[in-house]
Amino acid sequence: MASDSRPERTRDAARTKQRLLDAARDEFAEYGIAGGRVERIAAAARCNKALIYAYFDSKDALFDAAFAAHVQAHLDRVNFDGTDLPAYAERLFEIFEDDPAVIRLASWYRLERSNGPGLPAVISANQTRLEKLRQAQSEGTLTDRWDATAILVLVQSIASAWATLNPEFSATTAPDRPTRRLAVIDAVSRLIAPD
Amino acid sequence: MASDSRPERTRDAARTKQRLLDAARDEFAEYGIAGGRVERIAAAARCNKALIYAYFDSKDALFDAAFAAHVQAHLDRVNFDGTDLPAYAERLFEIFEDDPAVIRLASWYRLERSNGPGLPAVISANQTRLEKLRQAQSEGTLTDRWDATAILVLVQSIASAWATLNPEFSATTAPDRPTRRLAVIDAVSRLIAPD
DNA sequence: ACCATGTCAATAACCGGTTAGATAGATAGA
DNA sequence: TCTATCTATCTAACCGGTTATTGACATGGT
Repeated sequence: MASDSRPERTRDAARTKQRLLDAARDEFAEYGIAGGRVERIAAAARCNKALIYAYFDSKDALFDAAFAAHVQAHLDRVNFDGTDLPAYAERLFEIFEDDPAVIRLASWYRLERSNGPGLPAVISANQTRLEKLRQAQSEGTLTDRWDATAILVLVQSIASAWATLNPEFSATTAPDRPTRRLAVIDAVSRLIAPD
Repeated sequence: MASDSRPERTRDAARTKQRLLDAARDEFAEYGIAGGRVERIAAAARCNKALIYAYFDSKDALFDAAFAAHVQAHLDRVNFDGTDLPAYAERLFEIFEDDPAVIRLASWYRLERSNGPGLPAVISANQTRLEKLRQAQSEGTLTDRWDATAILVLVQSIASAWATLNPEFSATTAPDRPTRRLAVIDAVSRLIAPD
């Protein structure tokens, strides 16, 4: 959001593009693609609406660019480790808690862009993870009561459990963050614990 | 969708209202609130757009009505059982697999209607479930390593794990439905298994 | 001067919501 | 039974505001 700190009066396309990406991320995280307004994005980026169509081709393309950039940033951070899934789940949990926008963006993406080829970065990241899990299984350091895909899906689902709560749950008293984190770590540990 | 099977030429407000609710459910499940078009809903219900505003007040209210009706139907079906959580998760899983619209509607609801009071039916259903879980815990028939809220959240998250996959996962070969169901049941069983 | 960078203003389409009126069926009086 | 009346149900046409998108123009840097 606040990616430019200096007065920076000079024209700088790269910087402007980044401001647009940041503004688009916030706008789309809040309202989704259909609900997001390019007018608001341009205003938040302190530039003209037409620039969006100069730098990106369309509203959809802008969403894709913003989403890809955001996902890439987090992909670098999670640092998947097939030999320590509880720690992986914990890092995922921390990301979702620190940055609620990422789960909302991913949800919008799933709902509004379910067609399309999918992000290459995510696809290759998934494949790498599945390979690591299968290797750990063949080495005997990871349970093979489920196949690798199921394990990855279950772990990620548990890690994001608290981030995808129904609005109805907020009313009830939810545990505090340390308790939630522990629940995630424990759940994954039990899931993959050897018999 | 096909709730009226007979020619049914006569005017029937209840039936028309139901057609609108069904059409709204399909439209909103596909496109969400912001992306849903009342024109399409009216066309699918074979009636005029203005009728929507006669029977319901607004697009948002129509979504709420359609969502509440759909949720209520499934609430009656799940039949929560605090003493057999794997079976509960299995029933949830079957619902999500049989009717993908329910998970999409719930996602839209969470994203686009996160404010608002929440559905009373869901709130009271949650409270009832939490009470049942707490009672099972106090009776010693359910683990108390987590509090009831965490257990419910984790179980529901696991049950919906396969229904909330990223589009990128569809590319990879996902297990078949019986395998997915077993993974859900086993995961919940392990989660709540006594030490 | 020249090009990248950015602004301005217009436009065509669209969308949620409204209004006045038509039509079918029920009701009641004779 | 026949018909005038009434009401719920439904429709066609329209409106004001909003939206994404574009082409012509300005400006700054080098």
